[in-house]
Amino acid sequence: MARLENLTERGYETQKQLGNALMELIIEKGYEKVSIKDLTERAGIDRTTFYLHFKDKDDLFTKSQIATINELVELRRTEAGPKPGVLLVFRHMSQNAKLYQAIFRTSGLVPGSASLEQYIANSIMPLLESELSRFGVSPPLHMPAIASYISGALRSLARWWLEAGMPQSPEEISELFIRLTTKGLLSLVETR
Amino acid sequence: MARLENLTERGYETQKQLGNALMELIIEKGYEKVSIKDLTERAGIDRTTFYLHFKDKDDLFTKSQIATINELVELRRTEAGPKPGVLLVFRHMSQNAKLYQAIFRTSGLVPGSASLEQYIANSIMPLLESELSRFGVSPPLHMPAIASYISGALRSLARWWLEAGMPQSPEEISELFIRLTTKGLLSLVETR
DNA sequence: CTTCTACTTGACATTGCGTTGATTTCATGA
DNA sequence: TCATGAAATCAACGCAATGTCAAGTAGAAG
Repeated sequence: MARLENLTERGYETQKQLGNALMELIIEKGYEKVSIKDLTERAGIDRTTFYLHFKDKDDLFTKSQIATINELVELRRTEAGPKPGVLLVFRHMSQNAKLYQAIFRTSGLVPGSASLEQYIANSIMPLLESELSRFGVSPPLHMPAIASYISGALRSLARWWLEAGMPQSPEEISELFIRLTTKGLLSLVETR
Repeated sequence: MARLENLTERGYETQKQLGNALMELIIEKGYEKVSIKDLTERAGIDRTTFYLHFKDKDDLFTKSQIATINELVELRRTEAGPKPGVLLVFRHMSQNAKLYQAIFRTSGLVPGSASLEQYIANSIMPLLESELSRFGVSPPLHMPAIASYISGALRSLARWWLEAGMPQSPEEISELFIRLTTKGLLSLVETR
């Protein structure tokens, strides 16, 4: 988890431990079954200390997601170039597998939080438009429908990939994704 | 909600009311924020009565999902034919919008429950194989990855469609889905 | 009218939540 | 090295939701 605020090293450490504990427990028993008590016991930290840092469970989870998004945004800003954006996303996922798994398992669960899901969906629309303009075409109708389709597909493919233990490289899986998205299923069967 | 057990008309009625109340409240405030008290007050039923019918909130939700799946399975069994399976799914969603919305918002939230998500994902694999064999091709590599991709796309598109108030007909939206899935994005821009 | 099922009422122990005030640990820089 | 302030602990509190139970009531079917 990326740094959330300006804190001493000690304070930062406990926040990190709480974040890690939450992700582990989400994977083990599901978001809503995780109590603050579970969380702080796992992290080896007093329950009251939790409330010094976070308002509640949602708060911790939301902030963890935001920290992750910021990391990803930064990555895409600095490593911009000919590489497709999707590849960077899969790379980042492979490096933060536990966290992304926890996020995927909870889906749009935490209400009103700026979720990673949301971020991906929002990122796809302009990205889609710019890609399409390279083909000299204006965006098709049903744009939001298509953006939903694609972001859902990405989320689900990524989730499968992580939970299966990443049997393909980030390059291979993003290549598969791009292919399915642009040319569809038929492109796969034709080439065999 | 379809009938769950053999009950008198009266008993069935309260189960239906509890199911409806849960779906409404999920949409309003999110699954985990719904208390049994909320639920029974909304349904106009005493809190203890809830426990006569269901073990807990997860139990009610799971049984509602199973009932829905059974309905859908039955629909596909009886209305089999030249119609694509996806169209039947979208039709059923349009007729049970509130319930499907509630399900989509909770995603894989309720652990260990036979979820609709799971059902869709599982249904897609054999369906995919049979469709592909009509083209005379054997299933491609990465089959589970592709099944994840497609079921995630379907889920996300359907969710968007329901929450946007179903601006397209079931026919149109399933046509869009099939097109994106088989031929990809490029097929859309080429034809304009 | 009786009988069975479904529902209500009121009460209870238990658990987790979120907060408070007093105290202790710990790093650090004067 | 020791004083200072930030971070963590400890004990205790009221509150709300959970799940359960025993006793009593309403309603439908024979």
